[in-house]
Amino acid sequence: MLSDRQQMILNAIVDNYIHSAEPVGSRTISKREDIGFSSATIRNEMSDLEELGYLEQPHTSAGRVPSTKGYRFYVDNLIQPHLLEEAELGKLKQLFAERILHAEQVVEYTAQILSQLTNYTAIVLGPEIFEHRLKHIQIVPLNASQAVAIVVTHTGRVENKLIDLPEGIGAGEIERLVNLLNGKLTDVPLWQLRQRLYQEISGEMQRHTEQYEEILQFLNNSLTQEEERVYLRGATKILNQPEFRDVDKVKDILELLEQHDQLLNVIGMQGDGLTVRIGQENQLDAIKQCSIITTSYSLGGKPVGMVGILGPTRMEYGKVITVLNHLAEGLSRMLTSQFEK
Amino acid sequence: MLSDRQQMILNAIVDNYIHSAEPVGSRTISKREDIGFSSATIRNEMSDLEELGYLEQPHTSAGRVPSTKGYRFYVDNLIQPHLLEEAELGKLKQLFAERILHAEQVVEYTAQILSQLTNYTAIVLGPEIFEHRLKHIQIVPLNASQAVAIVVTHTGRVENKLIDLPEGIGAGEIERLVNLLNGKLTDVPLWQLRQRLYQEISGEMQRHTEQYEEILQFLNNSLTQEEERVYLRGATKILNQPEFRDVDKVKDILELLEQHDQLLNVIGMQGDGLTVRIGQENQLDAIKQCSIITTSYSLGGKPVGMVGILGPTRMEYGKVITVLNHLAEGLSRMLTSQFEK
DNA sequence: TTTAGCACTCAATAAGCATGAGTGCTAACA
DNA sequence: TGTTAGCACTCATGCTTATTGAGTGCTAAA
Repeated sequence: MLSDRQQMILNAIVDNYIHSAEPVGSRTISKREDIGFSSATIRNEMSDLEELGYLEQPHTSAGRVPSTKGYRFYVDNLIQPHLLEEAELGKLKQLFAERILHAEQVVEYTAQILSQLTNYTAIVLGPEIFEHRLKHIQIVPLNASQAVAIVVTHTGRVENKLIDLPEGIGAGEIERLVNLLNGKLTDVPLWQLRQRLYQEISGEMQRHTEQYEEILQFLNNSLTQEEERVYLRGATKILNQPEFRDVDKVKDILELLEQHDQLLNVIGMQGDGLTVRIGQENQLDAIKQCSIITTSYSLGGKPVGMVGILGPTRMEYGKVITVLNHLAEGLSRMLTSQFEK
Repeated sequence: MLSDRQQMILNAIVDNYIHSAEPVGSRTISKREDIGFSSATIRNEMSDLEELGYLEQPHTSAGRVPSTKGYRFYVDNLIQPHLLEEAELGKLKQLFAERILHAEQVVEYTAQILSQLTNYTAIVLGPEIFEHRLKHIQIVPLNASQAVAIVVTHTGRVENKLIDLPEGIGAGEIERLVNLLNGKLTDVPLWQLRQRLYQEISGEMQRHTEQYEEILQFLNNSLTQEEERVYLRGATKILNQPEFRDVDKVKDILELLEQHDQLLNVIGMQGDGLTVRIGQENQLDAIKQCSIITTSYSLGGKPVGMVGILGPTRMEYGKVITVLNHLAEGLSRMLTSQFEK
């Protein structure tokens, strides 16, 4: 629907605006090497593009700024593949060269690198591994009344909780219970656990039901409720953006980012592949001036987490998308090789 | 050295400025009920106080603002005991009524409450419990080449790390090693661990030295190197302060707060009791416009961690000090009752 | 010693004006 | 018919100037 020339001009405007943060005028565009038209011609085209909703004018005598629709067209049709520099590629390689790290830790570093490479805020989620299987249960008494219950999954995740011991329970009894649980529940996949717990073990536990209720509940919780872990890095990068030099504009954003439980809503597990949400397209009011780009990473082909970038609508979409793809791919490869062998 | 009247006036000025954030003039002070002098008299006194370095004037025709020295005098001599409201006390009580929480978790909630009650940024450190004793070691193999090593201390702290297994090692061998370690090292206090590790066990390990080196190193690390945990809450509260409505002013502060490893320098384990560092007294440039109030909490009389508040120099010192004292006391009581029985 | 009175200072606000980047439109040109 | 030169017009920005008012310092009288 847009002529080639219109696309070319739109592309030039978005490009320019992304780097200058200033409304761009017709003369600026006509001076570009790849454009062979006078400013007057550009003006006409710009006028048309504005009428079509791809551009906006802050005020009559200012240049044009891309609208949400304009960015959307740019992202969907005009974006050109971005090549990373040597140094950038190096950092990525280095990250995935690390062995001997929990999946969680790799993900944490990923957030760090992501923010460093893009200069935007990185939000990384996961990994939420659905096929968690129980590997080991341990209860370590600390004193007469307290103990730590520990659960290890086959992915190497460790959860622990302080629990109150029933009065007068002996080390032997605890050991018996632990052995029982380990014997019956090892390698049981998560989704069967609740069922198994009550089915197979309730008999043996008839005597103690009341006492061990809490332990069982923890077991159930720590394996059932996937505690999603969100890593946030570079939240303050937004302060470098000229359009956010006003405290009131950033306050809502930073407050949102500060609430970790809200972050899930921000990068929300939407599509599995690459998703770009631009400005007004975002649900949350606080970030209607921002764009969010996310993609998922996977384990054995199954998406288990997300990496995302939050920046101004005037974002370097091309670069961010490239970096995200690299990272998601690297993460997936790493996770898969770690757990699927 | 300051006359009673001077102190009274200084007190009134600081009080007023803390609540208004505007330079305070002589008339404002003379109108206060507790002051029975005309504005002219106040002016003379203010002039003297400025000469003595307790007050500053943003410009000739503005009111006065307390200097760092002025705040210092206020904090050291003039501050009046602050009474907390019912609702505030309730929140504190509720926090410490929780049982069945790791020390770490209580500390985390403490940061939350602290920030909520004061409307400033809360930084909480610790608890760094020096008398860590080893309670249990566990190695859970995940597959042929990887395992999770878990260490539980007598305080209920759980550390874990993914480790590579030497090729061809069997479950039996691992179990033997774990039993050996548990047998020899349980209840060994931290500070003896390194020594014992090499002294008592090196013999048994002669055969495997190379293979188990990594495991031992982790053991050593996770118990020796006290990983200090810092909890930060309400970092964005600073954005509510009128003197920080400028992005450039807050940027350095927020960036500092974002680096968790820097936070130690911010609230740094200085004195054990209540410490107030006002404006220029701070080492870090980024927070020379801020004040930091910290106090320590203890376990059995021995300081093990810190609670702190970061806010503008124009801070409600009285209230913050009261809240901090309450929290430190509550934390200490809780920790002590939890571990010293 | 205190205070009323007054001249003085200076940030903040508003108003007026020039500047210039940018537009839209029209008419001429290829 | 598409392109462009030219020109009038708009409007944010920045500068200058005047006005206001909160606040001071100083002096002289109580």
